[in-house]
Amino acid sequence: MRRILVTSALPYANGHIHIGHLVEYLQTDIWVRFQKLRDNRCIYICADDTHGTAIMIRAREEGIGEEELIAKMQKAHVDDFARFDIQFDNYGSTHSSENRELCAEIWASMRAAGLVSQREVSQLFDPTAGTFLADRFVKGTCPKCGAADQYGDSCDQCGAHYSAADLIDATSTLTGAKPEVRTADHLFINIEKLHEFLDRWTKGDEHLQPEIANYLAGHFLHEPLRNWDVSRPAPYFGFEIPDSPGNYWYVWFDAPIGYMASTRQWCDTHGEEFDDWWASDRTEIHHFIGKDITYFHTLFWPAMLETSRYQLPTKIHIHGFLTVNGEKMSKSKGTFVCASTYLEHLDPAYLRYYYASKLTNRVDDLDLNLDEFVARVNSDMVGNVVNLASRTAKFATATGLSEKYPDDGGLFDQAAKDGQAIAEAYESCDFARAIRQILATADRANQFVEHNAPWKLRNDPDKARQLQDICTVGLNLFRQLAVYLAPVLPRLAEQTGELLGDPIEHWDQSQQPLTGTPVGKFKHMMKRVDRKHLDAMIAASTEREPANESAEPVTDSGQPLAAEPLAETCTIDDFAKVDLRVARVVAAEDVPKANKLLKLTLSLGGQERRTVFAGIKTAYRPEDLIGRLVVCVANLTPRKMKFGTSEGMITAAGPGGKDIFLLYPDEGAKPGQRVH
RNA sequence: GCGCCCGUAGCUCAAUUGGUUAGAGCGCCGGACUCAUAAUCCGUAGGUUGCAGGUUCGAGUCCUGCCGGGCGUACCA
Repeated sequence: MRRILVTSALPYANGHIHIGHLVEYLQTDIWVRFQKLRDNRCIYICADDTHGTAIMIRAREEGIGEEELIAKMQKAHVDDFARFDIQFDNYGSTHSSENRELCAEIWASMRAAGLVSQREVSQLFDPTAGTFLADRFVKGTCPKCGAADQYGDSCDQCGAHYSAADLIDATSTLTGAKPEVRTADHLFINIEKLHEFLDRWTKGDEHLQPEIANYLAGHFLHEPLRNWDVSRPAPYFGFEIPDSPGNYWYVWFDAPIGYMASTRQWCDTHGEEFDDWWASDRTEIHHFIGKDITYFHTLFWPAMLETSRYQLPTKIHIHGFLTVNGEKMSKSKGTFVCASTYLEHLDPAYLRYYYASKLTNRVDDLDLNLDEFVARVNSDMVGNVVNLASRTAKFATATGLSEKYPDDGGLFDQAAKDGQAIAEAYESCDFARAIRQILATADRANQFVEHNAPWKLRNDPDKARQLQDICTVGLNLFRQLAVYLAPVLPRLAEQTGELLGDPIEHWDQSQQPLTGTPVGKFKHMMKRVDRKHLDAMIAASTEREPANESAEPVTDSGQPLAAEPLAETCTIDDFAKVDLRVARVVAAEDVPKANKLLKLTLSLGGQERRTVFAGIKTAYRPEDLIGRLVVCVANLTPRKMKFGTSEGMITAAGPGGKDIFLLYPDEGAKPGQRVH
């Protein structure tokens, strides 16, 4: 029996879990469930990553303490994960006493190894926020090519690298303040001293996928490694460094140690020895991460572990990013979908299955194609797999399974044998391959049922025995599928266990057929995906503010309504008398002698034109209106005014003066269309 | 710019690591069937493996150069 410790990257406490995060947590959860099903001793450890400037700033924005913020977010994370059936053995926090102690211990090792040095660093400082600014919090004009709106490290227009202090007209993205250069002492780890070790470790024993080892060799390890800046001056939300008052560990120092801290919590509550898990070569340690945080886990982290004499990772499994319909997730396109939004519309099993069917052990990005999502879930999972139970179970409810497993032409044995290859695919994280093989088994099972036509046998009482045998085969083949799919679809495995009165708990249950047991009444195991629900989810994600915006309730003032109370109710017929139309402003001119009026010419499409005098001069300039669509009252009795006849009104809100807000139709409306 | 990775049927992916005529699923089209959640079964069509060279008895696979895409580039957690 292997002893295996597994982690996923720690989600940052600055935002909610979204479908991109879920690639990793589902991948890890499936792998862990597979190991447990194989009767290995396996624990899944994770935690919230809680430190850093971003948390500090966000807490300030929300007007709450950091600890309150991270507690709130942790609760949300834990809840989202649970609802996706992601089962951690422990979910901790980097802001814990265990983590503080382990950080101190590892830090002391690095000091003792002579790896720590101190150097003065000059950095931009935001005087309004009172904090130093990481490069991503500074924007300005590129000193090389003059492109505006560039971050403090490099220019995405010309590719130039520079120091944030060289940016022209730099501003802080936190407060908009003009940053000033200040200096502070920082602590560095001389990681170059471990260069030889890292060369060896990254290349050896398949700790890394080959493309990652190549990448590190070509990108970092081909030249001396730079010192790693691991401290931040106050104010910083994190742990103060014991032997360097006023300085805090950079969040990437304490985050991976959080893996250990969370394990220690688990050990303390389960009577386990911490060193059995982190200091024993009998334990495998597997980290699952995204490719964006590769060097933290493949260079700094092994360096920290090596120096402090802890066990090095057995393997770091690195996955790519999620794209949706071939593009980056986008808030405006509604493809930036929060876990909680997904759950309002769709069954988590769909996503578990879909990701599994596409995940390999490569670093490639994974695309969530919505059409394909529907097709795969409906035809593979429901039509092919679940349907197998649906079409055989009810013929066997009365009789139960045959006492002796019938001759099935070798189908069960074949599928049992295939279990080996399927297990190897799971083990190597090539879930796509595992799923392909499972589906091939399901195809053979459906062919068998089709060929033996139990629906014909049931009409002939003489063939009851034969019918029972056919269903015994069909249900056993289905049960094998449920075992093989259990890591991906735990609920389906549960339902199958209930149907056949034999809970699915071990991989080996796929190797022996079940006979002579009762068959329960078949209940629907999984619904087909309705495309409408997917579309609704995308629509909900589009309307919503981005996930990491504050989730506080809207607090609009009641003053405008109080200033102008609601009018008497009117009937729909009353309302219909007013003919509101979309119109385009084709001309707009100032009326020199008027204080409030602009003269507008509106087009209602075709040759239809209206001249309207609108009292919006104090809020709008004529040139800004030309070409825009507005909503006008088109059947208003024309009215003579001092400067001419007005043939309608345009609609606007607001008390007047500068506060006038014209109504615009949404994109796509055409002049002349009626507003209902 | 530099580095890593990718490019195979309309879509998503295979191809035993250089070895017969490049295979599946979905989709399309045609047929069968009716137990099942419009499901399942049988069949047809669909390819100059991004382009151009090279190595080899043999190249989707190895090498070189282009073209296109993704990501990273150390302060994004």
